Amino acid sequence: MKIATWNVNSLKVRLPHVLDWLAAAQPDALCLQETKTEDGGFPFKEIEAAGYRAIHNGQKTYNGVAILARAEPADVLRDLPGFEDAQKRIIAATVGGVRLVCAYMPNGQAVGSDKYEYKLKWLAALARWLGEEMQRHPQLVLLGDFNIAPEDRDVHDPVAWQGQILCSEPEREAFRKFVGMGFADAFRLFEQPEKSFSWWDYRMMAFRRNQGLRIDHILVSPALAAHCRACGIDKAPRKLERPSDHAPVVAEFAEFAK
DNA sequence: ATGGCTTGAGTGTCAAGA
Repeated sequence: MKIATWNVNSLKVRLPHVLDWLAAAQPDALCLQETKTEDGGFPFKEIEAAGYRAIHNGQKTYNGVAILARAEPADVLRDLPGFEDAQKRIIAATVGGVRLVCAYMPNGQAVGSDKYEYKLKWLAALARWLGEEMQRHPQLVLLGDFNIAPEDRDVHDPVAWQGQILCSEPEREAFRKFVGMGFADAFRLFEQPEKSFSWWDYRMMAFRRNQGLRIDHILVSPALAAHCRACGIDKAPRKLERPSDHAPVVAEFAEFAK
């Protein structure tokens, strides 16, 4: 089983890249963030023609998350239970016996801002609910745009970014809380190249200079970590014309009893 | 130098991203 996450920064603009990537990578499921559209603007027809079912939790202009899957997504959940939130950042479903939680975590804008406080509250609410979700679904994956670079090695310039948004200690603590619940960072289960990143700023030729951050993650529950066979970042779509500023992150699992 | 691109909304130019 192959699953992936990709912040596409507008699905309307990026649909050709997404369809090409589905055809090339052949994932069983692809989780998208920042679709930036309501259901009316969502390309259900094109995605179905590519052989995938799609579920969407949409919003105009900002946010919006979707799961595309070969199999019909079951037990679909939209939004985080127990947390009042107008922003569409969560969609979850069971695909092939695996529970997928697709998340577009808040950016936070600047440490100490109102949006930063919202981010920390949002992360705490997610952790609270995930504890229950892991009891219900031992084969659980939390994947998406975390907007957190968990360690200094996930940052091109750790000195410049120290204490800044995406790297601040409370954000990293929130990431470690997921790990403390038993989740493993699938990417770090395997040997990886140094300076591996999943996002690069559009400005300053940041991609060409590999000035990025690793903020998109696939976290797997203990029951799934045992079956994880590979995890990597596919930089190819970031090299295309009019790319998303994020690259897909992909994890593969050995087949196991459902 | 708090900028530099990109997107959406919308027709001015700004908010937001990370």
